[in-house]
Amino acid sequence: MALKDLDPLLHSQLRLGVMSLLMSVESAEFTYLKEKTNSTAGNLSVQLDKLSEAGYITIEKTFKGKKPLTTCKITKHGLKAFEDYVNTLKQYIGK
Amino acid sequence: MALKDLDPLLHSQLRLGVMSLLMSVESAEFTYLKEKTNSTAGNLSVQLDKLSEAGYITIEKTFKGKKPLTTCKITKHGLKAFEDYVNTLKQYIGK
DNA sequence: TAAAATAGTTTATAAAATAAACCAAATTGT
DNA sequence: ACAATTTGGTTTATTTTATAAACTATTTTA
Repeated sequence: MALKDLDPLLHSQLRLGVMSLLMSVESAEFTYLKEKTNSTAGNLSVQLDKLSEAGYITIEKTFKGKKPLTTCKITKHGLKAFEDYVNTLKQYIGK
Repeated sequence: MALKDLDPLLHSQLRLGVMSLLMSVESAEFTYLKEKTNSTAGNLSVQLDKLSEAGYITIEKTFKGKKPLTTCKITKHGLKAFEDYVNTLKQYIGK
């Protein structure tokens, strides 16, 4: 039996990191995700859009005073995808 | 504390698959790896070279009769890298 | 003996990640 | 007061990576 494919949307360090962080919080701000993932704003922006387009997260853009505030949450679909990814990954890393 | 970086050489479905397979056998033939990873010969050839250049595996090219026979083994260094990768990954996937 | 299969390698292309350049508003320094 | 820097991003360009396509050499099969 051959190895199963890993969801390519999740098999990316930055996107996986974002999803991982969103798993354990109600919601997270752009700046928080940027710090925790050690990413550049540009890269993070692009990857968040991809996760959003896949329906794995929702992105809400508001303002804190007059500064933009971007808030992200994982969706039910995203949660399922994350869990499936982790299960598939176990085939690769054992246990 | 930010998320740690994942070894980019291992964070690739095909290369991770190869390493995973090599973890559990003494050695493996090109054709076996090709089947188990569901990859094309071209892609596999390229990725094996990368693993070899990093010192994660050794590649021995001999002949079975007059057909080429490529045999791969994981190295000590590769084993260590794999284990480190798995440990880092736990930061991402929990547990 | 021509056609197809095996076991690959090399090279070209597509897709992805990353970085660089940019924008608008707010804050800091002089 | 006003230039310079910082904050919070987006958009676009570049680099890197993965994948696919084309090719080579030998061998087997029809």
